[in-house]
Amino acid sequence: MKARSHQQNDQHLTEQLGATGLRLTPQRQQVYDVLQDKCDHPTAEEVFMRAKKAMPEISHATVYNCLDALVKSGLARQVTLDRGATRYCPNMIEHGHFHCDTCATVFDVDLPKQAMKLPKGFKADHFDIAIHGVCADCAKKK
Amino acid sequence: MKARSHQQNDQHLTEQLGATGLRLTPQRQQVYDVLQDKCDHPTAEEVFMRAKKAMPEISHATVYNCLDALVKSGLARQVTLDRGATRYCPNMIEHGHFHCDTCATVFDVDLPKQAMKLPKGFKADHFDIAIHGVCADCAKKK
DNA sequence: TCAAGATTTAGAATAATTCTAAATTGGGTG
DNA sequence: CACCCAATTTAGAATTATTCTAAATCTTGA
Repeated sequence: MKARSHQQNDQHLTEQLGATGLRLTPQRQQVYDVLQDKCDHPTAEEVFMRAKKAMPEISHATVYNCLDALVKSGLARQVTLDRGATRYCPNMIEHGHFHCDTCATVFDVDLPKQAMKLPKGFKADHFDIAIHGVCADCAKKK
Repeated sequence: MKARSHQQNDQHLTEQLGATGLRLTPQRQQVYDVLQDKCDHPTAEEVFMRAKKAMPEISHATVYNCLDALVKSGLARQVTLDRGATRYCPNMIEHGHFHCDTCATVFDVDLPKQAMKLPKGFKADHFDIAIHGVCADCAKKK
């Protein structure tokens, strides 16, 4: 993944949040940095724990609030794979998620280019594809 | 949807559960009936409340257990659309879910026939497509 | 500088799900 | 048929995930 410089990042964040009527705050920046830092689809709880290392006073509710702000502004995506905690992903390029049932890793995969055929009048805003199966490494080990 | 007679249903349930090493119990039957009865993608809590009408002694944990048994046996699908409760769907024909952000209704929609292109070695077991947007009725009302 | 509104905080509250241990049920076997 | 074993159910406690609340803090524009 091409790294964006911090300054560019700031500007990008400010713009995207601004367009949604939200401000760029140190906490939102921090939460975004956590997502960028390791794109392993962490849960809100995991984001909280990682953010706390750099910003020990950050609270639980703030992390949820920041994640929601990022999602609303199109800076992150919410990924729900199962019963259980929601995960987050800063990769905004159209893609799906492959969940390995053996090692529980989540991989980003290409979407089919072909658009979904919707009933007349329905308007899609965005869609999520979650694929469950076994990843190459786990398949090999069997 | 074509209704299956009760007796056929029983046999179908017994077979499917049996193949997974599970038994058909009155509770599992009841939970399955609830799903068949109204295919509106209820949450586990909603299934619990509906099942209780016919079977007042049924417990919370049993409903979760039954739903898991049905999902494992390929008799129902788990649908996760958002943060919040998981929903269930007895329609096992390949399809995706459209979630109207305005009225919160969940519609079944056709999947693209084209298969997902996965990285080499990955094996898909099943996949879920969740589309978020506005349904025809809600779009009209705006 | 001040007021208004946005944001954050800690912690309580709620919602969703899982766990536990005891009771019950359903087959298969002698 | 009586018994045993394993699967299942039950009630309720426990845990996990998320949201809410009210007070404190920060930011921005007048």
